[in-house]
Amino acid sequence: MASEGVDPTSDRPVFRQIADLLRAQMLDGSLPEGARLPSERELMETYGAARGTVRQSVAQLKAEGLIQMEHGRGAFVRRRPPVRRVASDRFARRHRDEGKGAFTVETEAEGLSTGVEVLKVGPEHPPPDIAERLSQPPTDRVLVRRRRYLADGEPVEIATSYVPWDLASGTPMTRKNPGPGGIYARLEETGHRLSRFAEEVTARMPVPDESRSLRLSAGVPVFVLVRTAYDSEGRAVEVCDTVMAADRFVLAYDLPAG
Amino acid sequence: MASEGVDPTSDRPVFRQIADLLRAQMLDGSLPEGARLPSERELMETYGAARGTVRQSVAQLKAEGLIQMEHGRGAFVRRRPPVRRVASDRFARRHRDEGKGAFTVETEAEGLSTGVEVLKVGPEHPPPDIAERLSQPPTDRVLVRRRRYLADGEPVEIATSYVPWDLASGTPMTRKNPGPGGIYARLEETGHRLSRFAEEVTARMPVPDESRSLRLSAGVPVFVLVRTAYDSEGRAVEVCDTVMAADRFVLAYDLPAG
DNA sequence: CGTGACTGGTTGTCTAGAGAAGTGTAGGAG
DNA sequence: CTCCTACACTTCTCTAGACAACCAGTCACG
Repeated sequence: MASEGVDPTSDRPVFRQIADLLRAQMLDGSLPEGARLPSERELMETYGAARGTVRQSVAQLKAEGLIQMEHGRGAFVRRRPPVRRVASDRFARRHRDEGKGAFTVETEAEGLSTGVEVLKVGPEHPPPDIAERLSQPPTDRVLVRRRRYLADGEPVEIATSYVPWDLASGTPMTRKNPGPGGIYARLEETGHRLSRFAEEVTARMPVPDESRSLRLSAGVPVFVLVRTAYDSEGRAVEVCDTVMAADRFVLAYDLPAG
Repeated sequence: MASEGVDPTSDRPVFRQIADLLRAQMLDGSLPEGARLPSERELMETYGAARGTVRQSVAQLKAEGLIQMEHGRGAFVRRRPPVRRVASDRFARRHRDEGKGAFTVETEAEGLSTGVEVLKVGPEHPPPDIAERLSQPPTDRVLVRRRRYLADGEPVEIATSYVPWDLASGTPMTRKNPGPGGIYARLEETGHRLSRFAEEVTARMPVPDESRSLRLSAGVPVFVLVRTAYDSEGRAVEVCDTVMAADRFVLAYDLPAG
């Protein structure tokens, strides 16, 4: 009577069966976005399982990013946050000419308030992979600019820029606020006209550090974008490493068919 | 004596402290890639915790994608599979002219054997988001081509193509093997010269179905690429939805600075 | 020599229970 | 009325133990 739809003798473990049933309810709409799941006590009674078992079920759904748990309140079907579309033309020169950085352009296009926290600005020795992208030995220093961007007060990405020290030293890039148009505008002013960007996209689960800093809920991966900027002479003049909450972004690219 | 580095009175839960210690050992090299973690019994003795607690610790690391568990053998630091680089020029016409599809081009460039399983080819009603991208009502049918690609015998991506039925019907596209150069070559033969592709990238945790089909280990997210192909008259002639194991790919894009 | 049974070690599943900690509400004190 | 306490409810953490399933190596028997 109690075990409604679960078969303890089945090959499939009970906790998976319960998770399957709950997942199905989310898909068919009987558990819509934002709805509270039955409490652990209720699940125990419904399916005739011990508390540890039903907890394993909801932990499974949590790891899949389907639900969010709130201590003392319950487990809720996760709401999809509004997705921010990141277009591949976000570094177009026309935006810089208006005195705006790429992030500000994207965010304001959606009518959101923007914020930037500068976490660190200063010389450092670059990680080996960055040094390689800049075609310089890792013993040469770079200017590191690490910052966290906010949209509507919520942290959405953490970006770290690396600029060869010989290009950065003595310029406004070494200041907290590099001035209108960001460091790309400063690089162009010093004669390095930007010609193209190479962007590499990967995705993985966040380390606890990133999870905290981006206020990620469980089961949400991060995008890692590593973008290298080249000037018109083919020299790599900047590498930017960006970690973004993957549930908040769609990356859009335009590819020629040529 | 037993509890080596864990403080039961601390604010931070014991299982997190144990996970932190193990994670640190992976970073500092004392637990290199492929190494076996201490068994649950050993962890219980080392840290003076119950089995449920140490299991929670390793479950945490599993969800972060750091370890892999093997029933009856132990838990192992996950090896990073070789990453396959996916360049943005993979749809260049010169490849099609050589009679090769995009996947074959990428894969053979790395000296791997390729394989394709065609899971389904036939007319269907498209999902609403696909219909919108094709600028057609969802009541109009499309040709659906669903297939799974293998590299070196391992499944690496699942791709589903949608082509408006009026473009596909009566052509080799409706056959299992659409011929040299794939369906893009067939589309161009029927007068739809491809001009550009719009690619949208998202990332999320896999549903159990995808997890099985791509043989994903726990804690590995998937990329979802939705690519729309436009002909020279600006009509969307195909949408391709690709799900890829995120630990096996780097997506590379080239952006002009103009 | 080979094969199959045994055995010790591993993770997987499930149970039962305890106390802690966060949340929200109802009701009483002021 | 406002504030504050008590209570019921939730999830979180941890414990102790049982049996199942799986793996690899050992050893005896045919």
